[in-house]
Amino acid sequence: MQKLPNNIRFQVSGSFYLKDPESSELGKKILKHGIRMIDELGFDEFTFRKLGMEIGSNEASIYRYFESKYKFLIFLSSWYWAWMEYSLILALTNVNSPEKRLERAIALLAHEPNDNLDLEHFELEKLSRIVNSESSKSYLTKEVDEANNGGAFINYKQFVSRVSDIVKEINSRYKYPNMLISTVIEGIHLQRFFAEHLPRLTNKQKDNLYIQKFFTELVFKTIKG
Amino acid sequence: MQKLPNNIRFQVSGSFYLKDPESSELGKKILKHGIRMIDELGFDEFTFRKLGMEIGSNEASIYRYFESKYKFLIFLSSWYWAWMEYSLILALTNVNSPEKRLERAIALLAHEPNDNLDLEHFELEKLSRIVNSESSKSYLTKEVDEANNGGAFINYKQFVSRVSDIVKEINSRYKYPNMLISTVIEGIHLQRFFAEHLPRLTNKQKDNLYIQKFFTELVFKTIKG
DNA sequence: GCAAATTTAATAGTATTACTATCATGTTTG
DNA sequence: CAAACATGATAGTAATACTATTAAATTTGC
Repeated sequence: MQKLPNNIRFQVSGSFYLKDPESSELGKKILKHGIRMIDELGFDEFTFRKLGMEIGSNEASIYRYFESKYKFLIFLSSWYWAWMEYSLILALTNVNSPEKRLERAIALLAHEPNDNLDLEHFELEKLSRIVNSESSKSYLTKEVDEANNGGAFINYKQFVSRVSDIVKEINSRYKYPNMLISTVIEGIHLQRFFAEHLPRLTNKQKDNLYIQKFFTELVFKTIKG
Repeated sequence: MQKLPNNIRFQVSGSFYLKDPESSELGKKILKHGIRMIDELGFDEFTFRKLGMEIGSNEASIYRYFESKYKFLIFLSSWYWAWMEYSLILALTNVNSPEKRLERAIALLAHEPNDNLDLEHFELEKLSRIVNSESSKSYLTKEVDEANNGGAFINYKQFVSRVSDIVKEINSRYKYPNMLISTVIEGIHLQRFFAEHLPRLTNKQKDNLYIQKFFTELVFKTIKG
């Protein structure tokens, strides 16, 4: 297990909590078990009441940390994208060729993280599954605009923008870098989901890097002159 | 207004209704006003009770047509994809070159239908907005597999498969036709949504065909040798 | 043209959800 | 050691996603 340098804290956008959950034991339990339970039950079946029961606390106490379960989900995805941005920066350090950088960025997105990093209450593997399959619920509501104004998608946008910049470096005349990258990110999530549940919509290969290969090829062919 | 030949009925997969809503006045009202209300309120805020009030009927009566509001949504999306398949067949009639066929298929997907077709209780413009922004809720639940076994996605899969076949015609060695097309379909929906709510994730152009152009270019570059 | 069958409406009820409010107890801290 | 704060326990509200029951209206089959 690698340890994170413990002075690192992500700049998570907005304030989607009432009280910083990392500031107390109860808060940390909410994060850890909340992530696990959303992963197991799905977001719809997940409730603060059930979470309270599981951590030997109660509903009302959890509401002191998060105003609603939607804000909890937004908080988790923002944290995830802040983490991904950090990982991206690490993955690209000392890589000079923009092609290689773009390749690595796509690889980072396409890989499910394995939990060999000690992040305590944030279990990355589960969290990434949640963001994969549940987080579009945080923007597919009529309240997107409100959430967006509150900063819900800043970390996500920052990530997209960072990768789009690499695209521009490779081909400054390409007109749709943001669209390409947001399509790739959501496409990766969707293809993973399809692979598991609706395989006829995919072209699964033995080689389990096929999603990464598919999108890498797509991106490079698309942006080449 | 064009009239549909009135002997046409789509083969809608599965049986996501208890009683055929096209067989009665009440059923037709449920379809028409249900579509409108989901479009206006969003699926989460939409309830059978509200629908009942609006059409001067009541909750219990609606439950005789649809077991739940999720099945109602699945029914609507299946109908939509059956309709899209029909439209696709029309759009491709007498077009011989596979390149032109693929181009037209993408154009069909990228265009919001204008309601100049007399489909009575199915208002296409609203329905397409629903499928665009709400229908992933029909697969982003833990019950996907069950829904899938019940045939929920047959019409969608058929559509994907039809378009993938064109890709194969153009380049039979291309390994990921289904992935490419399912990525494009969901990508179009997402980019439309982003254009409206999170424009920084897109590259909106004055020209309002930019989504179509972006995906057309992406597809053709990707599948070319 | 009328009885039987079916469809709908009206009402009520259940379990659960997503919260809010209140109050008492325990813990931290200045 | 008191004041401030965090938690727990309990209760309550309005709404949701249904189900059950009964009665009225409409359709249909003969």
